[in-house]
Amino acid sequence: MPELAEVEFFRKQWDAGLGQKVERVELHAAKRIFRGTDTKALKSGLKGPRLLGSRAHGKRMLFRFSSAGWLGIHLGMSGRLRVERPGYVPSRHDHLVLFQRKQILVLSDPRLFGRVHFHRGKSTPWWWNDAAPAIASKEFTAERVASFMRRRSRLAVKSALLDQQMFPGVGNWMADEILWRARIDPRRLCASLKPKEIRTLWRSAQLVCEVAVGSIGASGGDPPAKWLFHQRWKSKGNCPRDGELLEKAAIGGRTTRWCAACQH
DNA sequence: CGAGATGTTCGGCT
DNA sequence: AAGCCGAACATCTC
Repeated sequence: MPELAEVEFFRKQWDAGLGQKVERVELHAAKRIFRGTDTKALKSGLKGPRLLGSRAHGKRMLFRFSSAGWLGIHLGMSGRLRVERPGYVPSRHDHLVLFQRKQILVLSDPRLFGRVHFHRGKSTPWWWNDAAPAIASKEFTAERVASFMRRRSRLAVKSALLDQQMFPGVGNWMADEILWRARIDPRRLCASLKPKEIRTLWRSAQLVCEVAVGSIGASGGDPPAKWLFHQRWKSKGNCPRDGELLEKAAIGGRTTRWCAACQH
């Protein structure tokens, strides 16, 4: 599930534990999500400290703990964060569980494509600091997008939108949503985009992110009814704009939906 | 039972 | 040689 807006939603789930101590940590150390991570340090570093705050950037989250502990989480394809009541017994896919007195913070991830990092130190860790400018930020300019498109000239624009170094937080459904809104055919090569189209794409990216975070990110609800989002999962979805049957194809290995009638 | 799923990474090819 | 493609990862659901 997790793209920008869903990540924001999941991050807030753990707000329930803000300011409170972690009394016990349970984790499945051998699981893939902990690859490259010192799970012993994670376990001992989080037991005792309080959860002080969190941030999200693109698809990454960073949770800050007292005693200089930093927990980084990427939800991959099927990761989720949630809160359980005291007494909850973790199940098979609950790979990281932080027990607090009033509630239990749970990270579950059946497919294990997610990733967990742990770091101790005064400042934010290296794996957090290399993030590209957020789409919602002033630094995300049309000019940046234009030069990126020039560099990726022979790449399909759909694939370009999935590049986290340029569009942090954009995933498969958001990329399709952005292209649909900008009326651009996802198969077009980046080099073929005219300056005006790049500008439209840039504005669509900003709008889709803003509205998605305001709906899904804020409450876990749905984006506006007229969005492609509601049609793209159906086998026979229709374009919300003109009612035409949507196209479906794999572009860059990812299922892509678009309207041949209004995206050129 | 096979196919596909909202992500990233790696190895190989051009 | 940078950049692109497809496969692999692990599990569940349709």
